[in-house]
Amino acid sequence: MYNWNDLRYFLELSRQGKLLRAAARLHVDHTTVSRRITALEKQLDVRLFDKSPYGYQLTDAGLRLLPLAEQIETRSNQLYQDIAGKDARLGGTVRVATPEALGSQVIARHVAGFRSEHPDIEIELVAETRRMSLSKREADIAISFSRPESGRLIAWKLCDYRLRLYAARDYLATHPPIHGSEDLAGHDFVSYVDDLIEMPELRFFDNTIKNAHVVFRSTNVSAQFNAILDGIGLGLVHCFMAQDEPRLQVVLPQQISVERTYWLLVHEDLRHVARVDAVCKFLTRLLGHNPSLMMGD
Amino acid sequence: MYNWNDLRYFLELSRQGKLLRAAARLHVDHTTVSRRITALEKQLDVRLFDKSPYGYQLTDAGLRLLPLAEQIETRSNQLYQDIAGKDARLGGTVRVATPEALGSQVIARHVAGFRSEHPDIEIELVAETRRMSLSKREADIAISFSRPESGRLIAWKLCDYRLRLYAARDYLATHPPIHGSEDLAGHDFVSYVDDLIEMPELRFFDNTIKNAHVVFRSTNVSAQFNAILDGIGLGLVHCFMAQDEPRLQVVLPQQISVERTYWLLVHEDLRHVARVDAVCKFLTRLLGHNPSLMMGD
DNA sequence: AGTTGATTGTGTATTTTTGCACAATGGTTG
DNA sequence: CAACCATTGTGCAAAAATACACAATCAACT
Repeated sequence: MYNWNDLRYFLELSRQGKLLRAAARLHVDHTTVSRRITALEKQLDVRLFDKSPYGYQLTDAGLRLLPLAEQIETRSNQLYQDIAGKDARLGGTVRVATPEALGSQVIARHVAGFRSEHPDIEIELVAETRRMSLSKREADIAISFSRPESGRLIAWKLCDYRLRLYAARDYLATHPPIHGSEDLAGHDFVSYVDDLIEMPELRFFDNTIKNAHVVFRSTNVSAQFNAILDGIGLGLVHCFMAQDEPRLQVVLPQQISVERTYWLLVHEDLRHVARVDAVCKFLTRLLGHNPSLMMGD
Repeated sequence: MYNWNDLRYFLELSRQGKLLRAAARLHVDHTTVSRRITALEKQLDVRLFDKSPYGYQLTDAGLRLLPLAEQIETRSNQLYQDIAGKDARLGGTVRVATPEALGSQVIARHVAGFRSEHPDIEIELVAETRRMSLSKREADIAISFSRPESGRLIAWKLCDYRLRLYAARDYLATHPPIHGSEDLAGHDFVSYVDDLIEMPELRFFDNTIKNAHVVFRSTNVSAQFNAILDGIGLGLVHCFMAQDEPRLQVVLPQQISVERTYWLLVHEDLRHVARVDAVCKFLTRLLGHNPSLMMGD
């Protein structure tokens, strides 16, 4: 009979793809991971991984094993919480991965309120362009532009939000007036760095404003925002960032509007961990009850 | 974090109640079981067993842990079957526990037909008075007088069956005639050994025939049957044993009739093991499609 | 093409786990 | 009540699993 504990090495290696990464997360030596996997394969009498130069890749048998091992993991986590009364992730921290603008401009401004309610919970906010993986356990909670592909994730809609075209009042005062979309051709724009965008959802600029004359690009939303404030040109900006800034003015609100949706994603194993649940509720309340902030007035 | 494999020691010890028994089934030393349980308790930070002189008894925490660990075990067994293509119980044997009469007189006479269909499956028939425990894995399949109390068992009704009062023609010819229940008082009877009957379901003799004059008792149904055949007296006998025996004759068929039901019980983990499934189907077919045999003509 | 950095694999020392022999306990039976 | 049986617990040697140091490999970049 095989060793049940070896399934943990299997799960971690299937997620990390590399012996060293898996070993680091399991706090063991990489040779141990290698040997446990070998032992498991021998006991089950199947090859679970293809060892290519790119790392360990699940075989067909490994793919069949994965959901079964995950179910065992889910039960085990539940068991550990219920019996030992301990939460699976150590410490009192909850890692939340969000799109950069939302995290840095909205959530970061409300964590103080949350902390006063839950002084024992520490929030790690990962507000980056690169997508965090919940199934690889890089984050506990994620806010995403779309529902999850698959996996053992629970997801619900947080809110709709809107981007509009904004410019500094100074810029508008010193440039030709804009009465319709056709007037945009002669203006300067701020946008993303195309190459660096991992998420196709962010590429709406090109779809919204054709053949724009872009004079400044950045991966960083705050940098774009400050550049627009500085009067370098027009830019598509989240309403929740721009509408309370008196130095900015909306341009062509009737014609130009990008509406999107934020989704909250949480791993099903963590759904009922009190700490994670508290953060989920906080985020749902914060973003779900503020349509004027998210959609603009 | 605790060691998943320790759950196996926990499960086996909870079933066997004794370190030595659990160790024997796990093919390890009893000290290993003891140490693994201690380690598990330390990691989960709860006591799982009370160590009384009578053995290891589950605590409240242990009782809470049990169903969770069992779910993990179920998944693990499924995993082992699906991935390794191996059945949980080694070899090609299926152990069937049945009431003595049914096993020795009916099933034993039809195993040859089953074997010709499934030459690779070996049936171990445990036809004894003492009840086998499926949850302790003493048998793979059981036929019982009642639905299971609880546990991870799947059960369905196999058939109704009947017992009638029989006597040897020789006996009836040499003793006073029996025209009604009141005539039974002067006759001799064959019955069970009261003290040794574990199963209250078998105690129907006393309920059916009051104040019978019992002259021979045995725990063994065949012994009873042969004693009746030998003309020692009257006895309650399963119709499936007696009705094809020309030397026996039914007594008071209108007045005396005990009807009961056989249930098939199988552990849910084994339900979908091909080998076990084949035996379940065989038993269901054999006993379900023979009402004339089981109930008498 | 050479260098760097990350990865996997191999041999060996160390640590941990396990099995065995034996002691201790506690209930049962003649 | 003593002898017996089954059980649990303890110390120590054997076995197994693990970490460590180092070699080999391969992709990426200068």
